[in-house]
Parts: sequence; structure tokens; C-alpha cells
Amino acid sequence: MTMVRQTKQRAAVIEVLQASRAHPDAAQVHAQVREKLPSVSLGTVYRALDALVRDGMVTPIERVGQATRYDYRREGDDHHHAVCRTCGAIFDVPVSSVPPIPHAHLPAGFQVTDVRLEFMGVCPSCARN
Amino acid sequence: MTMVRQTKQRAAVIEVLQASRAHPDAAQVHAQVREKLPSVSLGTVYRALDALVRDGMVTPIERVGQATRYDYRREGDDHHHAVCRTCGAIFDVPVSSVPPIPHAHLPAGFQVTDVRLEFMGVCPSCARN
DNA sequence: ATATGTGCAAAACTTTTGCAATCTG
DNA sequence: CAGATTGCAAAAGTTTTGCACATAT
Repeated sequence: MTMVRQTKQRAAVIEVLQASRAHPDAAQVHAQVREKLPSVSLGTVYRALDALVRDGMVTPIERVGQATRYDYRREGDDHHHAVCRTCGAIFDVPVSSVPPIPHAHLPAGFQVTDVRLEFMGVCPSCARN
Repeated sequence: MTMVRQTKQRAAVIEVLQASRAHPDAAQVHAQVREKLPSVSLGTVYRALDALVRDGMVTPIERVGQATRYDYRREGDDHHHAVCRTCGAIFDVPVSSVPPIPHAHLPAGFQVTDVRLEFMGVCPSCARN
């Protein structure tokens, strides 16, 4: 059995993610973590994030040519995203505001683990400029 | 006014995308383009793909730590995707098989240009192994 | 003509990894 | 202790860019 250990580095990564609603990327998490634990390396942050994604505690949000951003999944706060193509801002959209999406017409035998819904567009602030 | 020119390189990129249902990445498009036009560079392929994405003729599909893949949007073949986390295969899911998704509860003034829906999971072939 | 597009190669980034040293359970 | 984890630095991989030359309009 693989054993997962609790380390201060991982605790710090989780703490940073929990404290932020900005969907930070790995470098931003790293910077924040370093404020508490200056010696933590970026590699360690990546390894911690990978583990959290694997555990389902965090969801990655990808965009072309940009660093992956990480979304902490809070209990009872399941949500989708609205992504601004201009400034990159990511807004949460509660799942409760979208009708349930049936898994119909998928390839036979395809096992869904996660449904990602993203509204791509232009945020109010960017639309104004 | 900026003028967009038609070149054989871009025509070849479009041709490759139209001919494929495999959602190729930039390197794969490049390889295919080179079969016809051996001198085309990878940089040119990236520039062509960027332009097509900007025009809305192609949709990028991102995955953590993997190359962006490109989806040619055929007239009357609007679709979402089912992505296998294990082998990376991407399956098309017709939009007609999913109920319309209301743009409710988005940030006030957010202008939606595109709705992306991805079913993440394990494909039948990978589930078997 | 002239501004856009191309090829090449180098640079910029993001993410992953090998390894010796350190920790956790 | 044994094995998981870390820091460091190098490597791998993807995407972007500067520049001189070619080309579409």
C-alpha cells in the first residue's frame, strides 16, 4: 500500500488554495507558500498539486499557452466556471444554476468521473474597455 | 485595416484539420502538413492555428501537461467532448444530445461567446485494462 | 509596392524528473 | 528504520518570437 504522508509543505499548499478564490496557478501558489515556508521549491508545489488533483480535492483549469490554474473544491460549493478570454479572470458559476447534464450519447462504456462546463467570453470589466 | 492573406501553408493546415477526426496537436498537424509541403515550419503551424482559433474556426482542447489539441468546427456538427484521462482519446458528443444550457447566474454583464462542455473519464478501451 | 507571412533558430515558459539528503509514521 | 518526500538543478516539452527574406494583394 502506498502511504501518503502529511508534511508541512502539503499543508501549506492546501492552506493557500483554501484561502484563495482567485484560482491561482502553480507559481502563484508557490509564492504564497514561500511567505510561510521560504524553502519550499516549485517542484514540491507541483507534486503537491498533482496529488490533490488525483485525490479530487482540486480541479485543474487549463487555457492555451497559459499556466494551469487550480480550483479548490469546497464542500457544498460545487461550481462551473466563466472564463474571460481577455483578462483571464475566472468566475465561479454554481452548479445549482445549471440544469443537470445527462451523460447521454457518450461512447458506450465511457465512465464519466467529472463534468466540466466552461462559459468562455468577455467579463464586464473587459467589455467596458 | 489588417489584411489576412491566403497562403499555401494556411490552406494546408486547414486541409489537415478538416481531414482529421482525431483532434491532433500542433506537432501532429505539422507532420501531416509536411507530407505535402516539407518546408513548413512548426512556428508557422502555431501561427496558423492561433489565427484559426481567433476566427472561431477551430477550438482548442487543453489538458494538464499535454499539448493543446485542435478541433475543427464543421458546419452543422457542433459538439462537445468526452476526454479519456488515461489514454487521452477525445470523443465527440453532439450538442443535440445535451439539453440547452442556460447562461443563468453568470456575473452580471458577462458576454458568453462559447460554451465548453467536457465529460472527463475513462474510455471503454482503457476501462478494460 | 508594401505590409503580411514564412523559416529558422533561439528564447520563454511550464511542468517533469533524477538524485542525494531529509523527514514521517 | 523504511520508504515517502523534499530541494535543487537540469531536462523535457510546448509555445512564442526576432529577424531577414519571400510572397500575396
